[in-house]
Amino acid sequence: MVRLSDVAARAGVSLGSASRAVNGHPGVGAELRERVEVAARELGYRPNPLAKGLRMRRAQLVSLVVPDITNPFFAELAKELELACSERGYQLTLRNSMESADTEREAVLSAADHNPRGVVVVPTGGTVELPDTGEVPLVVCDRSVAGCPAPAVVSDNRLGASAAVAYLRGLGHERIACVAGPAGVRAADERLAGYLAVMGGMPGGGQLVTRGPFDYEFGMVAAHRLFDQDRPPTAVFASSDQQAVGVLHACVQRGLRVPADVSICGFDAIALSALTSPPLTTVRQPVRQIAARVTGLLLDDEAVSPYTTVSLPTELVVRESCAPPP
Amino acid sequence: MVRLSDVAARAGVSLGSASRAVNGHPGVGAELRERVEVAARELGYRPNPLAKGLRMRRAQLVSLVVPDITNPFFAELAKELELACSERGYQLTLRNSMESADTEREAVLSAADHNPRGVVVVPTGGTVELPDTGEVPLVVCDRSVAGCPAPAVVSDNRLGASAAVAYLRGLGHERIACVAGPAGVRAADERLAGYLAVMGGMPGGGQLVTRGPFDYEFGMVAAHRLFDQDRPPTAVFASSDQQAVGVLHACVQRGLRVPADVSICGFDAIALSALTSPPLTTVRQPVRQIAARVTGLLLDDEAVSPYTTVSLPTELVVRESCAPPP
DNA sequence: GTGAAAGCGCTAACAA
DNA sequence: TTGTTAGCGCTTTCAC
Repeated sequence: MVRLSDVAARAGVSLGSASRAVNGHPGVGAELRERVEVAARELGYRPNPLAKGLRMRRAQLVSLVVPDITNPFFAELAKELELACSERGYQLTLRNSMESADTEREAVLSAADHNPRGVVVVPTGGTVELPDTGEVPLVVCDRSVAGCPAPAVVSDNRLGASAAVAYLRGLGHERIACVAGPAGVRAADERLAGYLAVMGGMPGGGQLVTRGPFDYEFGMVAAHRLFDQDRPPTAVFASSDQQAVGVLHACVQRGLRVPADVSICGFDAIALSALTSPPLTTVRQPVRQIAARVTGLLLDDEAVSPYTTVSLPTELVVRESCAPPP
Repeated sequence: MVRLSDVAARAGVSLGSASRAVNGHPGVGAELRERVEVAARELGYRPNPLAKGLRMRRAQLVSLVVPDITNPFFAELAKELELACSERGYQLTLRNSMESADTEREAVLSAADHNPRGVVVVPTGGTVELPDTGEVPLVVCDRSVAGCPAPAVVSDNRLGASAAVAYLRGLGHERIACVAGPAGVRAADERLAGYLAVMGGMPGGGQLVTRGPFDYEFGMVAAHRLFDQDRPPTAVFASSDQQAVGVLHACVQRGLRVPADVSICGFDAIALSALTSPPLTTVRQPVRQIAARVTGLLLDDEAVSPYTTVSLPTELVVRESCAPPP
């Protein structure tokens, strides 16, 4: 292993000058800088991030805490975030909270111990408060937490949901059901609000709205419940693609054709949504922009006042799962 | 921030003793240990991993480099690995090589700069050699690399494939096609070998074997090619679940019923495989065991000689996508 | 513009 | 068993 002092010795300069040179500090003689750069290259010098981090009280790290990396949407987020970080020379650390607020707390805290440049957390449903990380900045992502001072970067869930439901109405649907996410999860509440805004309140006396987990299972259960009613819906807006896939399967089980008998719309635009038959109409979350915004906040020191929520626009992805009502 | 010296001062002992006490070293007086523990608790002491890592020349980190975390199988692997690491107080860092051997190289090297306890890499298809990481141990995972000294932990791909194909034969199928993975990727070669072993060589004069990427697209393309033949197969064994889903969709497009007309079997047992209609029969990779083995190698210093490949047993998951031939 | 020296928080060798 | 001390590799004052 070659240390900066080796580089300095070879270039015939002091350690301090070598440090200033390799880090591109201003006020370094051109000739000295050149000599140091050559020496560093010849020796194959690689800076030691641990030493640097210790000295600067800040590591070349960004930490991500998600409920479950196995969830395709979080995987997508992790990928974009990792990309944005490594472009700038930062490593991403990953932790799963497994939807447990306690695990999340512990994860955030131990991530902060490493003095990362920031910790990004996608809160669990049960998160009421994020721990104090002292000097380490916290950014909440995807789902915001009420009363949390950390800035949040999220999709415009409300508008996205409205756009989807408006599209369904434009197709001629009137009985549009909503398979909503769990109460308490901000993103779920907002998507439901977007749905309600377009429907003008609870349609069918609230019979058309069900709430539960964002997963496949619940989508299936909810769909069966919905279709068992006297006046079943002709379209279903689901708050996640996973739920939408569940709804789709429930339809297959009941012999309902999609989109001839029932239209289905999801949310997230995960890869899977294009691979179902028929492919799902869905609302794309601007994952790359979210990642860009987060790294902007953390690595470029973009100023944001506490309690700020940055809301990014979604995009309706129209595919074959929707058609006019029968 | 409270340093170990603060704890030492409060406990009225020297810094060295405090260090030994909090780290549970032998040869520390019970009373002293107690005093230090109390002081640490009262002060809310949290060790600084950066300082520790610098001094010990080894950080509390494990690095993972995968082709793409968005691939459900790698997400699963990352999750299990992260779980196993955090249980022992290690952080997991994540990097995507995007199936580029160059990016992978750079990723492994910069991961190694942080002096992690080890770097785990799932090689890209184009990887011919892994970079030298000096003191930092390397473990290859899921796909092994020929001629690479780093120990590998993989599934028994060959046996898994054989079991699946044997199951298909047991059902009565004779024309069983194979949608294989890309040549050069060890796991793909092995699964193909497993298929060939049961089929007793190339069936149909090799007309029933196609090779290509592990993805959905190729599964679809390959299936169409297969079914366009004079004597189409009655069953398809795909080397990945993503390919199998593609095959399934091709069948839907052609009006072939699964499993009445065609049986399909995948590989990996990703969550999606249970969510298709019909659900896919597939071969489960022992992801948790793989993760356990890897952490064993890295964190528990389990001895392995170079060029060793640890092969773990798979499990056939029988679901509705297979039935006797028409 | 450059060099010398201190010190980030910790562990481990050595002394007592 | 405990204390003292050096030093991990780096950045950053402070002199010059």
